[in-house]
Amino acid sequence: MKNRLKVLRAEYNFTQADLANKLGVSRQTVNAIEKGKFDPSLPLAFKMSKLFQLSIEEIFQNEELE
Amino acid sequence: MKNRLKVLRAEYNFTQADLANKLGVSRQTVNAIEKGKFDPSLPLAFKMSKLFQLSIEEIFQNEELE
DNA sequence: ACTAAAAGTAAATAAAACTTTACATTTTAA
DNA sequence: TTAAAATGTAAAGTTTTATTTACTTTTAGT
Repeated sequence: MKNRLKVLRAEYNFTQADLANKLGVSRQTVNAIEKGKFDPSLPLAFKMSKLFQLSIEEIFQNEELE
Repeated sequence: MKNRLKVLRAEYNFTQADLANKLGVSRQTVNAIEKGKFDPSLPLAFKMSKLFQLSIEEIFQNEELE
């Protein structure tokens, strides 16, 4: 699963720690998701979606399904 | 997290077992998600999205975030 | 009403997401 | 150029998602 978190953080001038705070998760969780180590839970994806005002599909792309 | 899986299954005339097969998960997993026992992983949500040709937001609603 | 298919549920287990602590490396700015 | 901030990473532990097996209840068709 690919994601645009790094770019979105840059646009909003958020550090990983900033984003983690706003999402209510740890900095390491944000880092791991950003680096593709694992995928966020659906609720966390929804939080990101709301924060950046983008659809989940605009933030995450599942390359497995074409 | 609410979802429209039961209705979508009805529209497509899928049993829980049918849907489970198409998604590559167990029937009990489909049942549990449908009954709101837990949320699907993000990759599983994407599979559902593709199968029903609906956005994740059209299938799942996070009532926690208004 | 009977039967079979579908749906609901539960317990035990496995796998994945996430936390915490901690330290190393890279980037930025004074 | 060096100090601080930001990022990367790792291990151990917790929580949540998903599986398997198995049994009960509900629904639909005859």
